[in-house]
Amino acid sequence: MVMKMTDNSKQHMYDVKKYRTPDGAPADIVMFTLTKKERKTFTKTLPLRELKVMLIRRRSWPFAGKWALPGGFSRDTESLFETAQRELKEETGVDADARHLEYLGVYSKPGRDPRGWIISHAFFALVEEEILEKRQAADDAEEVGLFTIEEALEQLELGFDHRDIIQDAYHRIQEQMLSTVIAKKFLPPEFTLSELYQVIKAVVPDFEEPNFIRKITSTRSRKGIIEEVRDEQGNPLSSNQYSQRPAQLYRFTGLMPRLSIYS
Amino acid sequence: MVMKMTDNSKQHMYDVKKYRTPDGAPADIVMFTLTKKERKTFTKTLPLRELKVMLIRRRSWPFAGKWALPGGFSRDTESLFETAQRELKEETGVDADARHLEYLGVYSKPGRDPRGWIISHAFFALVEEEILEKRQAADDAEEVGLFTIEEALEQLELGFDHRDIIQDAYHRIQEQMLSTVIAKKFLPPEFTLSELYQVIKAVVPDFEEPNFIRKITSTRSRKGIIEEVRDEQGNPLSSNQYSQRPAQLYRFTGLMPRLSIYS
DNA sequence: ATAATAGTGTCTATGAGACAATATGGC
DNA sequence: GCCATATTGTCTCATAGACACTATTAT
Repeated sequence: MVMKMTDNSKQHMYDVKKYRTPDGAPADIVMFTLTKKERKTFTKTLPLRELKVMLIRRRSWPFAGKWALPGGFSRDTESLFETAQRELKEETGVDADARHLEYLGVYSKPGRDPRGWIISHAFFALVEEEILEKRQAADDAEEVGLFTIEEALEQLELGFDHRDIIQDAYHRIQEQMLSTVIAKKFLPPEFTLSELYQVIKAVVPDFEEPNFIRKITSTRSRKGIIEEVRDEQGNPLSSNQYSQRPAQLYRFTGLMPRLSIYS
Repeated sequence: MVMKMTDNSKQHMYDVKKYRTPDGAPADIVMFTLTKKERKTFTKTLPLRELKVMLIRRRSWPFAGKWALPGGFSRDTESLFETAQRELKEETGVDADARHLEYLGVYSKPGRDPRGWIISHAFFALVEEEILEKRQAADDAEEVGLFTIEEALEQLELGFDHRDIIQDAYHRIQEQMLSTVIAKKFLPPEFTLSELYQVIKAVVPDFEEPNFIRKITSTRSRKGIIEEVRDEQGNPLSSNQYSQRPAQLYRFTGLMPRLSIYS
């Protein structure tokens, strides 16, 4: 089939609507947070930390009444990452730059969305607990919930293929927790090693490292990723916020070791 | 706001074409291969191995005459992974299941494709050299090229944002080479440790491990990923295909160590 | 014998892993 | 003085890293 040209530009030969095209490309965001809950004990203790995911109860077709990930459609003036940033800002009121937002993958199984041929792009984000609480309180138009991963995966009725997405996001955040320094995003700039250990365990429950302090402070190959915090005189700084005996404060250095199964 | 329903199905309220929708969602595939080239020496030697990427010279608008990744548009009856599998099969003539095909990411910067709002999904695949050679010889309709990464990134004029995609794919394959057992896909089922080392170095040139044999065979924590090949009597099998002195053959066990920066 | 690669011996310094012991500071 | 958590001591065995040395076999 040859088309007649009405001008010199070859691009007019290209018919963009010859085949069916997708009905939309949304970004859906798995927003993780680490909740802190005080424990009542005789003396100071670390708060309990739990990994939670934020969901919104859908009010309209499809999947009305079911829980689903926050998200929205991409526009032709933005990349999908920008869509996700915009959504994240709309959901939390805070600029996305400040926190971790990472692409997770594409979800495109035919029939996954009853509205049509909709190819969804999943992201995951790490958000401070307080922001989600504020969001939860402020917005009475939408029902917002914070659930543990277990609740979300096993007890809730979720719309679309969002159960798959949450599952994948959970695996990814676990991988990332152990192979990168995203733990940083769950901690204040200066933290104790117990806090770091607790954050890791909250995300990866089966992480066990009895000699954690030893390894991270005295192993040459790993030593580089965190460093002791010191004051101007070079004295080590410590905190007794969560314990009687003050604990040394550390910060991340920015260094990232390269892992390898062969060395 | 409550709307009157004309039938029981709420879905007729939803207008799928209210906003502009994407003009297509193609899958583009970065097909890597490891070429083997005999070296002429006095005695047997390992062939030289080089990582190459397959590109196709475009014949039509846009970017006619420029090199680009093979790919094609997704249909509404398939997931994007299936699109990639189909494309890979069309390009190589071989079923995708046999080899490594992995999602890389989404490329959606506005203006990346002059044909319209086209959101591309990049995959990377590992393909045997012979298949690409066959393809190169058979298809006189299309000009097919195998280039080193350096050539592709620094010398070639590439269409779309395919330079970015190739760059990202290169980083990803390097990561994967060191943190997973994809080396397996570049090797026969049974191989010598020199071959394995050479494959790793071909993909990650700055990988240096002088005591490679030592570490991989006698370190308890790593020992599990490969095992010696033995015959029925339990005698170790070796090969002198590439050397005078026969070398022990190994195979991957299927075991995958979990890497962590904290332990 | 030689070339070219495979694999071992050996030595030292460092790290892992397990526990016991000690330190700190609010109560 | 007690408690809960932080931190160090100590001991053994495994591993890293360097480098010299020996092994194998087609030519």
